[in-house]
Amino acid sequence: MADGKNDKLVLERFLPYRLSYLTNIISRKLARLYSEQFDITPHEWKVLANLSRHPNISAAKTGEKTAMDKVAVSRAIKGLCDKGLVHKVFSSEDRRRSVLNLTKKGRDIYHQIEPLVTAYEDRLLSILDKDELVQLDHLLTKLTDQAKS
Amino acid sequence: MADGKNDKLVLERFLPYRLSYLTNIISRKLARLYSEQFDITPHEWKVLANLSRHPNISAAKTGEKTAMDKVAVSRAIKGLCDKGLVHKVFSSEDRRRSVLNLTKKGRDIYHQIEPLVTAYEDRLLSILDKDELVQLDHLLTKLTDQAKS
DNA sequence: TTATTATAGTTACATATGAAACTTATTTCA
DNA sequence: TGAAATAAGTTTCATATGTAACTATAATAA
Repeated sequence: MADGKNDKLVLERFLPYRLSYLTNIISRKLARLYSEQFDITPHEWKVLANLSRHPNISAAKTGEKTAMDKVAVSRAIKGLCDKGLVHKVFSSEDRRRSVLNLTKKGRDIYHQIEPLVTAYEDRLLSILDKDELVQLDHLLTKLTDQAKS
Repeated sequence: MADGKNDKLVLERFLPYRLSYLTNIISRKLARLYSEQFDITPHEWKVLANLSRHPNISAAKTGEKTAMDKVAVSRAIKGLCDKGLVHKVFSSEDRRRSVLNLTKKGRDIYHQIEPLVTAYEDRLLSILDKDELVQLDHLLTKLTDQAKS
């Protein structure tokens, strides 16, 4: 190959790095919205939010819904239970399976954090017009499908 | 708010989570292209690729170019030096500053991995048409700017 | 039955990561 | 000059994460 430049990766244009750069910034800022103030980790917040929408589910189902692996879910639930935000019992029909629910305190904290988090998303998306929002949704769907295959 | 559903986060539609889900899949698959075969970590690969394009630079400059923090850069360089892929000296003008370069072995390995990695990106992007590629670039740029602000 | 396999969840271990402290070298400026 | 401040890199420490092993329960099937 005569021109070496053509076979060199340009990191600034490489999709995986552009994506992970963007994702890292967003994840960090998002976590800041609740981590210090409420002493909640990102995994814990994800599980908390999911339990608000889907009460009475098991740890395994929580993992499916949140795309987290079971160890991360287990740890998040332990943290949330220790802080008194989640109540865990084991199902009487199948004593392996947990049944999870927010406590009053968990719901309270969820309702304090949720507006901060959705406001952050709104602010991010506020620079896009309607067409761009549609394009973004479409591109993320397509790329995710392709990445999974 | 009368209807509780409206104030609940829907994780599957939440941009930060969609982005991090996509990014995680891609990062894992990307790393698999070189981690086992060549015993190189993602950070090491990033530094290696950057040094191929920008020889003779310092660790600090490497950090700027790759958006990695200096600890990660330091560790990646140590790993690459230990494996004989990178050569490090300290500048004679400023003896704090390192001067980094790929070794012959480093260049060889770079040239083996680079086509695997760009082929992976090509495959990801192959489902998008020209318009969509332009949209993707545009959206990533806009969102990254907004996320940084 | 009861032996085998599968599932839910936890724990242990090894590695990765980030923040802060540290070391050495350079620059600034009183 | 020579403190004080700054910069480059490294190390330390505490925490996060993922894989694999483990425990307990349930389902399957011989």
